[in-house]
Amino acid sequence: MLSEQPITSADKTFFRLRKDIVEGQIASGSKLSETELSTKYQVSRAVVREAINRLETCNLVERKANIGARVVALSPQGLVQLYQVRESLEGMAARLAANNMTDEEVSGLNDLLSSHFQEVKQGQSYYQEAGDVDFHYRIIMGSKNQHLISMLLNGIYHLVRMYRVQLGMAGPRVTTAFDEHRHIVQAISHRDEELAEMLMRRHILYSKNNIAAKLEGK
Amino acid sequence: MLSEQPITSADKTFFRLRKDIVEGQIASGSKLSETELSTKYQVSRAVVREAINRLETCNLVERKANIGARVVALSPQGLVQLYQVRESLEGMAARLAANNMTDEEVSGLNDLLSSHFQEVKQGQSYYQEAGDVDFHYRIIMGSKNQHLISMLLNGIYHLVRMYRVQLGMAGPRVTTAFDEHRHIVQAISHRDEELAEMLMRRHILYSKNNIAAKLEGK
DNA sequence: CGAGTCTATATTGTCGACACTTTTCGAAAT
DNA sequence: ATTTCGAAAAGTGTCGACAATATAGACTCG
Repeated sequence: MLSEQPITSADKTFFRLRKDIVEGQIASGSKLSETELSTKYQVSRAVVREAINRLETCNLVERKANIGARVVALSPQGLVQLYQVRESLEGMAARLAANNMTDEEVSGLNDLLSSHFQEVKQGQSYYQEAGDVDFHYRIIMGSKNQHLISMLLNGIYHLVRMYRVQLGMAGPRVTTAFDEHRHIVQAISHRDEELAEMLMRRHILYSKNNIAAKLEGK
Repeated sequence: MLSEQPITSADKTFFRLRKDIVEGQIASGSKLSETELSTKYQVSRAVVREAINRLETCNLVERKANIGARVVALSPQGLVQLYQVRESLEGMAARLAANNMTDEEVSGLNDLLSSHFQEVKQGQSYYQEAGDVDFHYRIIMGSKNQHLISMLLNGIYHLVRMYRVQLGMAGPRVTTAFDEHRHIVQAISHRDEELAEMLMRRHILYSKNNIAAKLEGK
């Protein structure tokens, strides 16, 4: 679906590393040793370096010259800042999507919603994460703004996932989130830009509060 | 001021390439040959590759596996999309800056404005570009949001400069832009978030219209 | 005993060579 | 003359080795 097909060895290494970081197999804040990773993954250091460069573009690691790369540290204030920009950008995406999505894309979004409804009704809440990502993904793509798409998908989305996964956000908030999704799609169907933006911003704000509450409770 | 001090050879190559691209010495749309650049700049291909990777992060070049990198092509619709996100992000930056800048930073901003006024009064409009960049830079930094700062400074600012430079935006619109700057600073001084955001968005919208007009006339 | 310095070690930065892919160009067949 | 195939050329991807820098530890001096 996201059509991220690995071609080169650096691609594969990048995807493996990204997965390990997002899912916490490589601890946040830990150092990424080029030599260590090259022996672990059986590739040259040049490949690992390329992969780390791309991880830096994703904001998943931070590199310093002559010192090395570290996985980003997760923090409450980092979460707040991340969701501040996410709210603004995805709100904008919803507004643009209300304008720029084709009728076919809108009806496809409605179909997606229906299938989610079936799954939720049958209690398959474990599908929620992938479905949620897909929902947001389609609206982001629907904005048809290349810079916005790049910033969200390359720049912050994997970091958002990292927060969600590592704070154990698997499954809750299914039903209310579903209703929020439904209203957003309605607004887009009616080509109501302002409402679509407002509902999306609110949706993401709720999501942030939900995560922040978990983060407090820890 | 921007404290971009080159450390490694890759840094220097990156800065040189970025300058050449932004200022048009390397034509937009042209191919970047690794071997060619490595002989031209007297560095190894690994260094050039690293530099090109960073240029890709800046959205100044596009890379494809096994094919190579090309300088981005400038287009009217690209400009529109770029300024759409810029308006949203810098509007947000102004809003956050109204909240998060210290009193010292605000007074520093006022000082900057005064010195611009002196220069404008003396007809030194050629300083406008650097001054404009500095003005926006301070407000972006004043947001204190690391993701927002990174997206604007690493993600789109050099591309904005590329459009401006290559379309010959050196100097016009000085006096009106100065007034717009002044009003934005007033709003920030009064800690009026909403007004600051609105004025900044409008300021950038005007700027876009100005550039688009030049682009039409060509 | 602590602070500072110097050496040894480990890690990152850079390089040139080789492997693989893409493109180019010419020859052959229709 | 046009199309197709294949070999040569050019370019990117990957590798291991060396150079430069940072870190850790021992040693000296106060």
